[in-house]
Amino acid sequence: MSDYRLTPPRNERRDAAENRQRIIDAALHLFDLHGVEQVSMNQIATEAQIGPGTLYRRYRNKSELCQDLIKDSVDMLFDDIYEAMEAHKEEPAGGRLRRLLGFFLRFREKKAQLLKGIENASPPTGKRAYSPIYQELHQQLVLLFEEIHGTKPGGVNSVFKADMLLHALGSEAYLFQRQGRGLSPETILEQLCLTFIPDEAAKL
Amino acid sequence: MSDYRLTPPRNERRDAAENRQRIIDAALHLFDLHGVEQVSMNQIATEAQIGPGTLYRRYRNKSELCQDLIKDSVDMLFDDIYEAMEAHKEEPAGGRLRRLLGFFLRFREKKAQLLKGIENASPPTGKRAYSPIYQELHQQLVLLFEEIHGTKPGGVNSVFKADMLLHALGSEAYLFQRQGRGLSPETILEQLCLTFIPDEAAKL
DNA sequence: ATAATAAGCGGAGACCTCTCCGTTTGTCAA
DNA sequence: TTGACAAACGGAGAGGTCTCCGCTTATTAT
Repeated sequence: MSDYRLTPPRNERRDAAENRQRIIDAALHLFDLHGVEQVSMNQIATEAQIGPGTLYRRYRNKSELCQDLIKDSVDMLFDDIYEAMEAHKEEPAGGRLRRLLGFFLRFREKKAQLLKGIENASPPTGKRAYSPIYQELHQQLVLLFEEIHGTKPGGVNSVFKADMLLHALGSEAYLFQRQGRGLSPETILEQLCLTFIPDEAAKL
Repeated sequence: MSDYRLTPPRNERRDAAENRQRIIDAALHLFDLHGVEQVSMNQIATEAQIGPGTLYRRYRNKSELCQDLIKDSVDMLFDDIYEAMEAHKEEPAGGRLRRLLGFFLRFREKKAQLLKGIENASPPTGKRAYSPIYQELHQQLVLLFEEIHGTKPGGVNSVFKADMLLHALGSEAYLFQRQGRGLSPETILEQLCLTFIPDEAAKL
């Protein structure tokens, strides 16, 4: 499961490259017009003037397509994050974690639709591996939690805690807080910190 | 959204009642045979010898059907939980929370497939209200968290924290820990407690 | 230039969820 | 008993995801 080889093979046939561009253009256009959620793979294929088979050959599902569309923004996000982590490396881990979350939540607000599109995998999704974005985020979270909690055997497992926090950052949980509970991004950030960063580590 | 009026109207027409039973029998049979995930609404309708329209008239989707199938077990679960909460009412809230989670995780292991069926709502699911089980669980969690944290304005919001924990108990998050991370139910329980119960409140 | 070949194409079709609506059928009151 | 009538039925069909497979085409070696 999950090749996630989203880098198009170096030597792409000319017609294939052209179709890839058509797909991307069509998707961006329709997403912009009707919203990611409302647009089906069929519609994209039609708009791109290719057969459904061709579309599915390149992107196994809508999730992969969304991933491709958001890739560059994700790279920029992590550039920002790494830069901020470096710039505040003297700060306690709790503070840096808060910064990281701040960056991500801002990103999540801007890219809400595509992120949701990425996470809506259709039923045959079994063990649900993380998509690259969440993988990379997970890595950083683990690092920070290890700094906060150490690696003592009896304590919280940093990987576990990172998993929990990551779930809280996913579309389903986040949008429920935003829409169902009516919380602002700032409130959510605050509550996430209170929930996942121990009191002692939250001090500036 | 979400009537969740799962109680069949008191005066049910005879043919309707009969069909309801056929549906339930068919579903139980097919679920047992092939697994919840693998069985489609169509197959259930066919097995029950009714039209698709009739099936969908009673259950708006597979999730509702699963809810109906699990209803009695859920009632028993909460009987157990309330009894245990009552029996240990002198114990600190952290301990009672641990007990509650223990009950739920045991239940979740036994009913894994139906629970997953309940949560797999198809795309047109917007604000994703909790199903009754999770609503009731949420209530209890809020109560316990309020006991643990108080209701001071600057602190963690108990509703928020209950939401986070509830997400961690959902199929997606839980099954990922079980299968993706290979954790045992016991380990998960332990980690959940370490993650969501502050150190001071975890003392016996 | 040409032939061989693998990659890419695209549509038919399997199967799904869910809706609409004309027809049938219990139920209840007269 | 018999209508009246709302409730329930069931199937056609819209629209979705995704696969399969015979045909086309770009590429690359000769």
